[in-house]
Amino acid sequence: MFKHSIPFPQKHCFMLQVNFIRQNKERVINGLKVRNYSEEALSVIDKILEADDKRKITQTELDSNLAESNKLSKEIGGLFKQGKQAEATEMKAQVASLKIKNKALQESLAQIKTTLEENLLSVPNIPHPSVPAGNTEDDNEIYKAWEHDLPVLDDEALPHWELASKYNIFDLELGVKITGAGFPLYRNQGAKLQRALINFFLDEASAAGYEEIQPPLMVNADSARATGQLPDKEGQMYHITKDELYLIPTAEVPVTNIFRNVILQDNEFPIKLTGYTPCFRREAGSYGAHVRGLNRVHQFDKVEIVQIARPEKSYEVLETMLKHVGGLLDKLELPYRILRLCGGDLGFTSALTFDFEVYSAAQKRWLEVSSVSNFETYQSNRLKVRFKEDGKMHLAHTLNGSALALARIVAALLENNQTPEGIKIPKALQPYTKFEMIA
RNA sequence: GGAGGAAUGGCAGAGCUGGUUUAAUGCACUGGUCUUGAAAACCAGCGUGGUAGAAAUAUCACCGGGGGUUCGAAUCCCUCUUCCUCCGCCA
Repeated sequence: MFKHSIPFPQKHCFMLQVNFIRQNKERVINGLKVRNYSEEALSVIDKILEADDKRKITQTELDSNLAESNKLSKEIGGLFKQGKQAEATEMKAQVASLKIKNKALQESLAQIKTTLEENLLSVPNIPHPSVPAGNTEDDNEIYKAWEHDLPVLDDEALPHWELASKYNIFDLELGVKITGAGFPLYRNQGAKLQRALINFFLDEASAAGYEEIQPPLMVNADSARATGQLPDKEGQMYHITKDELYLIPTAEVPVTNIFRNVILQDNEFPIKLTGYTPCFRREAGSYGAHVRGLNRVHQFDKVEIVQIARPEKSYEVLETMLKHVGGLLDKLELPYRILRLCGGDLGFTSALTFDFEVYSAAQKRWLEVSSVSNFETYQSNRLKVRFKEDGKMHLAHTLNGSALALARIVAALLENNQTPEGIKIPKALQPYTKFEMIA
């Protein structure tokens, strides 16, 4: 199988980004400060610029040497044809000495590039100007609050994990037996509810013009790096070392990688894709009451929407994605709010992220069910998703969002809709579940 | 899993007895001439990235990936990956 790991990104892959850093140094540094970078950590920027300077100098010297030896080699060929053996032999010696120099130059160039790439991979995306400063989720800004009353349940109301056993709709103990903690097993009406939600979300995405994709559930390291999961989230993914593959933490990874190394034609925009996949996350270090039940699991189902857009359109696109996700929650009749993530909570690859949280009435908590982000050119620089305009190459913008993540939606639906007679299914979902009540 | 064959620019396809090839040629594409318009024909252009330069331009790297032989590699050698054919196994 795949024992190799092609060095990624490919040769010279980062140059655009270095140039960006060079031309926008202040902006980059300010951006990293929004992400709470210390002065010491900021030194990576200077390291990058220094390494790039060295790279240019070395490259120039190597190129001129190579030009020289190419020229001499051609002349040697000519001399051989004319039968001038002695002169040819003499020139060979010249080329040989150049070659020794070139070898050294090539080695140091390779080393410089490796350092440069490592440093570049460690730099996250620059936050959008609207991203608020802050360290934790408490500093996120409420972008759109829930404007109605929150549902209030009576005192006998049960959290979803107790509803699970009451109605026999999912079973965490069985998951533990079969696999381990965090792998729920859905059954009966619970399993049907899962299937109904997936189909509902996919149909809604199709109706909104997204092409449906069913991608692989494992990806290679190149793909994981291109969308930014590696090296940043190495420990969060399940890694199959024998075959050097990773279980996907989100459909974003395989779906966005469809466009790795693709040059788009103008008429291909906008690209809108959707896909349902299970998502696998190790969630190392998360234990305790707040991760009870379906609140945080290692395997959950999610329908993802992905768009690739022209740069000047990408924030418009982001808005339409927010509307799409909001529309889904409206149809499911769930109370929700939208947060604009602060610098400290913003994902490594994202420029701007909005989180959707639904209110889970029995737990009396907000649960994150969707994250909608614009990555601007951060992913496309790694992916090499480009388009040509006026004879020049430009990086496209990539965006994605959950529409939606199931486990927590299920938690909120079960809790909020519980009645003495059973759990009511929202109208929009009834054609999919083919039942109106879990009882 | 075993045996054989293959991998060249958007596509097709030459080169593969190592040296004016800066990768032929065709198709597609773009611009132009012609035409009332279109087609055809003709002319020209037509990969990605790096470096130097204000630019014109020059130069370097890339013929699946990596390494090697050589003054010189698409061409020879090693290795990995993928695809095709055949055998085996299999939902």
